[in-house]
Amino acid sequence: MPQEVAKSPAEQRKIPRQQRALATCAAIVEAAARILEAQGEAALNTNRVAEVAGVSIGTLYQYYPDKTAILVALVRREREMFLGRLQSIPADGVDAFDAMIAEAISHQFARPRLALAIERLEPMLALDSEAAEMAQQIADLSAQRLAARFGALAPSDLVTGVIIARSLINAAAEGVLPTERLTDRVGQAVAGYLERVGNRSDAAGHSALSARQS
Amino acid sequence: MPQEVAKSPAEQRKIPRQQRALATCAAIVEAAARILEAQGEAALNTNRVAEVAGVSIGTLYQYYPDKTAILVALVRREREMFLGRLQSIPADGVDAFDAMIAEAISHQFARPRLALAIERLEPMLALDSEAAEMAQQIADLSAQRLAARFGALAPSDLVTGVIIARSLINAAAEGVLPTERLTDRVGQAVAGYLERVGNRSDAAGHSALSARQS
DNA sequence: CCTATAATCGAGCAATCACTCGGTTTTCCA
DNA sequence: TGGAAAACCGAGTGATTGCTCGATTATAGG
Repeated sequence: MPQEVAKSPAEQRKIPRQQRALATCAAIVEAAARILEAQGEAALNTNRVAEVAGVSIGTLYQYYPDKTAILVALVRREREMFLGRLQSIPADGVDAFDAMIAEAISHQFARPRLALAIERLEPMLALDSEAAEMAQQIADLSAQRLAARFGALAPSDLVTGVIIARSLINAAAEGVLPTERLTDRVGQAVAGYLERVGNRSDAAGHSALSARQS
Repeated sequence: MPQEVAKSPAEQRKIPRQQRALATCAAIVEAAARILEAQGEAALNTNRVAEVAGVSIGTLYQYYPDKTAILVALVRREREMFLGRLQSIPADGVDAFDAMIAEAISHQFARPRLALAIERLEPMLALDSEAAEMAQQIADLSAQRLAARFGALAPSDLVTGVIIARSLINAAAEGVLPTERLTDRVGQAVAGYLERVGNRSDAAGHSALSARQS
């Protein structure tokens, strides 16, 4: 007896059991991605997704209970890809920090418009528990690498470093900042902050000049 | 003979000539702001805006030709307010830099959810030429104060400083970063980057210790 | 081959929403 | 005070769109 129940009650309607069904699901998600890239969020409706995917609207709703489920699946697909790449970076290399920045840049610039659109969509998506867990993993990994490079720091300072990196990479993807030497720019910005807060002698130093560089 | 033509053909439909009409226009914009704050972008429709504003839908369309015109007016209102505050900061004070950061924080935290919603809406708004000019003024002013504090720098480095500041303030408004000592955090981050790139001896120096402050 | 099940199909429904239009009320001022 | 212009009103319309459902086609296993 085949079980009708998907992982989450409102996430996947029917589990695909044949190859072509799996391909259909992938095509639907990719169609959503392509529409977001080409026409933006406003043009993303389910009829159009089905059309671009080359399936009927009925087929689409066999696998995704509603429009947002498609987007959740897309977010998960992208996050999975990014997390996989991050994890493949050796943790103990001397420049694991730079490698991580480079990886983030490479991910963002692979499909810049898609990455930007997803980032805009995310907050109003009520993400999957699985997707949320991946976000946590990404955050933890980033914090680890930052701590390995800059020493023990307050969690909020680590978060600050990640935010600085993300905002600069995004700005470059939007064309607000030049792409040349972007890795360097991001590295300088993150290091500029973390070395500063790492080096100040406990209580609110004004200008610490001592450097603790490798 | 009253002229029917507004400033821009598709921006303002009819010019309000009486006090109550002006109040109506303001109420409509404020209603949009309140809906954005309370229910978010998805709940923002023209019927609801009219209802919250306490006017009929017909009245709304007397002054705003379409939905986006309301948002454009809202963006302009907020930008105007912010720019006015920025300009009121004395340029020659020793801590004009800190004052500017404090002002940006104060603006963002006055109505955090609104500020966030507007920032999300802006990119797909095809802004008014007037609003665009104000954005330019804000950018120029920020760059001036940054240059006054950190010396002559490449334009892209000044932009980087502004982006760092904005992203950290946004993160705090979203609750991702603590609000305590936020001015300090932002100042450290911006200074961390700008002093770094300002001090390296022209061509990609590794560790420059000389400081050119004040 | 035959049949149960998986997969696909697409016309159409119901709800939402941006926007119009003909008419009424309010304000101004000569 | 009268009348013209300005302001306001809200039921209704047309288009979009998320989603359903009954029917058809493809696949797998016995």
